[in-house]
Amino acid sequence: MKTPIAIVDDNPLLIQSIGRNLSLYEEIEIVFTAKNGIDLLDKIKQNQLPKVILMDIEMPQMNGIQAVYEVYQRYGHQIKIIMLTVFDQEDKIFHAIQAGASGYLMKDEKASTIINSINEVLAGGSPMSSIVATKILELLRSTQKLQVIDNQPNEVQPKDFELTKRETEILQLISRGMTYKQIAEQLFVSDKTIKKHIENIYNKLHVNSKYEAMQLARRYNWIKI
Amino acid sequence: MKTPIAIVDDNPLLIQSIGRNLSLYEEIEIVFTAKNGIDLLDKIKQNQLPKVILMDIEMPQMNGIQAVYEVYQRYGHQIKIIMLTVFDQEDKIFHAIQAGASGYLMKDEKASTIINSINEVLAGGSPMSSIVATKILELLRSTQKLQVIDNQPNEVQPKDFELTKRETEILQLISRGMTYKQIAEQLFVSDKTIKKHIENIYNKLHVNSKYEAMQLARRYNWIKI
DNA sequence: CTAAAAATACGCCATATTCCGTATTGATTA
DNA sequence: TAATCAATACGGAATATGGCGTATTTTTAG
Repeated sequence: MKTPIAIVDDNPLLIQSIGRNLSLYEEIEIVFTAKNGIDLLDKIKQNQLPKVILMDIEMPQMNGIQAVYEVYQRYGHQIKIIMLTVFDQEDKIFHAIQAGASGYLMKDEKASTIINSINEVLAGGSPMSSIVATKILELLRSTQKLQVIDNQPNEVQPKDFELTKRETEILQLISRGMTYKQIAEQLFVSDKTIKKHIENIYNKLHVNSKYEAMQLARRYNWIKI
Repeated sequence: MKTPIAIVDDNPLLIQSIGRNLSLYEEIEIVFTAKNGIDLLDKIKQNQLPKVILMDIEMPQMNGIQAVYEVYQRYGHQIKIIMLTVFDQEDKIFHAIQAGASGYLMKDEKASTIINSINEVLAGGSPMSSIVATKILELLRSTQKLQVIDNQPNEVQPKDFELTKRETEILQLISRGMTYKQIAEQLFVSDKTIKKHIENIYNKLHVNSKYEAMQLARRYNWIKI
């Protein structure tokens, strides 16, 4: 049985072009096309319910994202939506996903890719173009940036890096921005000794400057400042 | 030229198995394997720099996510990381991405898929298994973009110290632990110029080292780290 | 008690940083 | 238009830092 799909785009030429390419594939059937969100909601009622909608994001009247939201609210999991767009703007992607889109492809994608994606959303997957996937990861990465390490409370300890007590102590002082001399004075030893300790610290942490050591220590919450 | 890659997994059998499958492909070369995060950091220094690391997520000592974080902080875009795991737990995925992973595959993926994914990350893409992609979209859907509550205007601003735009910019980079050279490269100017700017910064802030400048900037919340 | 690990200390050398100059160019503004 | 500021760039000199060695003493652990 053919999978019923619909195409929504305000550009009739693009609909034609996509439709022509997809019509070569046996497993799908384009049950209708619509030129914007309002039109889409109308036609869903009048026609056979599509299982997948390919939707443009830039449309007059009711734009793609609003349309996704409406369809998602009304038909939930009965209809999967794949966004088809020429842009890969982060906020658009984000909003489309929040509105309920299941996939996000570029318009210049090959017809075979689109067909695969249709099958994928039907199987519960979330097909997306390479660029989009990368954008999404960036988005996720920028969300609550510093929580990562905090959520795994101090799993990594100085001794996991084989740091000794003295070395850990000196790392603290490094992190306060103290010079060799200052640390030496504070600990009542020679600055040559401090230098050697710091050398050993660098080797164990695999860094090669005070700054890097400092940053690593901060990352793992070994220091408070 | 073959693409150098590394495999990290605490299970030698799995490393062997993956290695054997991948060795059939001409375009890649496994330059080393490691059994945990610490081991990985060691071997990165000792061997040829891999362009892609296939990393297990469940490891003793330093787990996969922490290892990703370290590699990402140190080597940034020089090394891409693909997580390889048997689990598809949301939090693991989330943390791995936040830590800087570029791809996320199931361990039972076909060797050809892994090879494709390696090529994809090298091209700037973000390959992920179907299940993972869906999980990520769910995650993003449940994440309401948090507003920056930190809007309370800082009492003391850089311009209160008469810092110019450029100087403020350079102060940011100082605070990341960058050297004169690195800052110069980033801003496309001579390191002598940076040297002079920093001198002026010191005079205006009344400090006399990067550390002090850094600490002052942190005190006034001019930087986030 | 004895071997191993940790802490101490020195030297050499290359590079980075800091503090002092000077100087040119473009933009702003009084 | 003239004066000032911002950004650019260079050089010298003193000090700090980082990477390599070696070596002694003290502490810890088996």
